[in-house]
Amino acid sequence: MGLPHGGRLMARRSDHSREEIKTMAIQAAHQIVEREGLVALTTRKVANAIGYTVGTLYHVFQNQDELIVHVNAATLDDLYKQLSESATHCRKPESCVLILGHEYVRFAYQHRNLWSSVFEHSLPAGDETPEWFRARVTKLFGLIEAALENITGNQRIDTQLASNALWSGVHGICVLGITGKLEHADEKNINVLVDSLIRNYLAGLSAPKK
Amino acid sequence: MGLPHGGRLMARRSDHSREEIKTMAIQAAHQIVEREGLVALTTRKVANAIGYTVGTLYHVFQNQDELIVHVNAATLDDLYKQLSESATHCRKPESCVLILGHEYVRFAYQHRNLWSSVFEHSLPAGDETPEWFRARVTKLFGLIEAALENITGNQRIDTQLASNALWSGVHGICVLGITGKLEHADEKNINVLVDSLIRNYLAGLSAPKK
DNA sequence: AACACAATTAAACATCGTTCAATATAAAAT
DNA sequence: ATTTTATATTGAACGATGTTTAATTGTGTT
Repeated sequence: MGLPHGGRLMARRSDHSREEIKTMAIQAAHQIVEREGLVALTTRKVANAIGYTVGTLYHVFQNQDELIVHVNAATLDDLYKQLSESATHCRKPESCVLILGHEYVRFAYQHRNLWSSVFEHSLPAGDETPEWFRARVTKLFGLIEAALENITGNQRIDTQLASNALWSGVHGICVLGITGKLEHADEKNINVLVDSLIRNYLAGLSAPKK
Repeated sequence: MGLPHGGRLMARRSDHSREEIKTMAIQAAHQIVEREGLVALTTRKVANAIGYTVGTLYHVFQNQDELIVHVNAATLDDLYKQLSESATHCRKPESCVLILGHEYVRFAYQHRNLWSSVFEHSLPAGDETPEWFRARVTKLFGLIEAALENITGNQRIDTQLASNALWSGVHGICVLGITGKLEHADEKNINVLVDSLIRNYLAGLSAPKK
């Protein structure tokens, strides 16, 4: 089966280290998901792309799920990079959060397959999401927290609670938008919804309580 | 050629009509998803549960996706029923929305597998979500719209926009909570987030614009 | 040069969604 | 009644999937 690649006879033992193979597999899987979506990701396709057979994949990963989690973690890294760079040129907290929101929508629509993969995939019952993955999520929420910390309300607010609520909300809009559960869900209209959510939520935070 | 049309049934085996088989299959699939999750749903399992073979399923449904969409539609019907009954004993708009939010969380946690199925599943690229399915989603958003219509702000608000934004937000909190992407995501903490989102968003809507 | 050990493969397994020729059976025609 | 017609249903097959495993192949060590 495993066709030789690049004129090589066979992949020999010391061609690549364990770590190299791991990296290659993740990158190959990343490309496949990006181009064809998570449903199109198969172990054989990944193995073929890096010039090995499935057995080698299972020698490096426990199973397909572990590979997917790594792909998704890489996507979260890309997302963090794009978001953190976007919010450097803003002054008012509201502007920062709005920029972050729009940039999040932009990423979701631009890398639809990769972004969807992060939330489509879930580990089999019993397996817990590894902490290094959740750390990435926390780091992302941290961006919002940072932007919210300078909010000038007339009372202290719990920034972690607020960033969780607000950002989950923005995420929810993207989810329903991209999966076609909302009507007229193009990027422009989605941004209108995100705007509404952020503006009013922040206004509510700053408003005097009843 | 004596082409029969009208009320004539042609059930060969006369055990069940086409429609009966359809209903039986949907109910069986519903049970499987409820108990074991969408990943555990197989055509053979469904066929076996209703005493037929897979071939018959494909004689009644175009493919597995079509069956799943029907299961999910039934779930949306259940959800609508639970939500619409819950919001009958409230006066102030905010109370109604809060009740709807909490009830939504309750349904998601109580029927985790069914609820997840609605959003995990997506049709293959090219297939569009049938309009009778989207109608169910619209109907659900209608519940929020109705509750928002009595909001007393100092300026008119676009209730459809607001209900889309707010409810997508509540949904997003549930998604991240149930899929374990948030820390300490038990039902109680999720409700705190939902509370924060709804209260502040509504406060923002009613607040005077700067 | 021979050995031991890890990496890698090829093949197999069970299961999946889906298709299709063959069969069974009810209704219509004779 | 008997034959004809049409279709509901089956059962087996197909290709693809994730995963496992016995057998090899290559490398480092003695």
